[in-house]
Amino acid sequence: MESPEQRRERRRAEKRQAIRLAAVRLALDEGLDAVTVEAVSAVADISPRTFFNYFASKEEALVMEPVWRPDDIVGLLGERPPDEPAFQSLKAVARELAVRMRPVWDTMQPFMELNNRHPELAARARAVDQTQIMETVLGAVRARPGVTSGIHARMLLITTIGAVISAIQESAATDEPVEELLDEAFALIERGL
Amino acid sequence: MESPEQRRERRRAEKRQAIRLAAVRLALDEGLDAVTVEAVSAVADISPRTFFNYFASKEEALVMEPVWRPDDIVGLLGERPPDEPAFQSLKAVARELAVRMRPVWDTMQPFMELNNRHPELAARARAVDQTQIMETVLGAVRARPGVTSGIHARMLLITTIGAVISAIQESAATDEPVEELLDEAFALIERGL
DNA sequence: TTCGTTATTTGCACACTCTGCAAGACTTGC
DNA sequence: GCAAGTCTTGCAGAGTGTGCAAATAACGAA
Repeated sequence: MESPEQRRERRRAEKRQAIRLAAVRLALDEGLDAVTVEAVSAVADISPRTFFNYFASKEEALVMEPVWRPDDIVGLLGERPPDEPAFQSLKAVARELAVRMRPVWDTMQPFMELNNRHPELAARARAVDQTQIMETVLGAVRARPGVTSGIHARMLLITTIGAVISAIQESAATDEPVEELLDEAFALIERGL
Repeated sequence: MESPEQRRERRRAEKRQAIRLAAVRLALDEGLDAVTVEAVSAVADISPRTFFNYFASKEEALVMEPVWRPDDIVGLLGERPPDEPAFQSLKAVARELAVRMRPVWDTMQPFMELNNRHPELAARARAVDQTQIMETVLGAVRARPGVTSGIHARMLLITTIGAVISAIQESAATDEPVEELLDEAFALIERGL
């Protein structure tokens, strides 16, 4: 069974997604300039005020819900064997993230398309995620065995994030499967690029 | 001698910098909430309308002028020997960027401080740069010898950018010199992290 | 079904960002 | 000191985002 809170939360998430889709469809059909809160609200059949009950900003509705949160990464990292070298752990975590992405890959399609047409959009959204990940996960990486310095931790993390992002983008550009590209990316790192 | 256009341009840059400093000082002294265009304009002794003749957005005044542009990087890359392996070229370019940063390092101080207090700020600004660099430079990297695939080019570039950013941030956190940290970062990459 | 509780939606007022336009002030070179 | 261009400014207007309180809708219990 579903508890009352769960149901409310699910409905909320559904509505959020519905508004998102309305916003993205509008952007793809009529151009980014046509995307005003008023217009999106009209399509989604809600009042403009309600829009802001679901999104803190207009842009937030134009990028996909992040598939993973900084806490997820810290969690996954914590589940790795304590004596595993940092690089191996991060590789495993990255692969797990890619796996989690698989079921939602299809729904990402319109967002990818929008992303291609307006690179500046997703840039901002991803950027915040990126710094948040940095801030949150850096400490956890530092604590891993084999991490010799601050710059080492930073490079490990930024390279891992880079691998994931590169794999996603390259996959969007060439239709190769993400997971293969991710493996390829890590292989390249291991042999010093 | 200075040509008329050069002088106008220099003055414009100076005024831009003056407004920037007013904005950052305000942010550091009174908090980010106190930074409205009106307030900044008052401190900088210009009209609010004039503010927008110098900056396209409020945030633009709160982050430092980018030290390098995508075109610079493409240019530097083009100056490398044609048969040099891609990784070596990028390393050299990164080092050159670090050198160029040296003279302005001091002026970056207040921005760094603001950056520490409000990570979300610089995130957005840097993000746009980052994607722009990606978009612009990726083709040039692909054309380098030894670049075997799209994902290879992407990883080379993102890792280089990552090295530069990591070095800057670590330097801000520990006061170690940027250039040494940058060398260390590249050394780490070369031995597969 | 009806009622009372609780969550959600909405309207309204307001502060703020940013743009186009046209008028005014200021610089320059001659 | 004038003519040409440049820079600054005010103003009007569209759009984003927030707090508050009233109206609506949803839900469980009697």
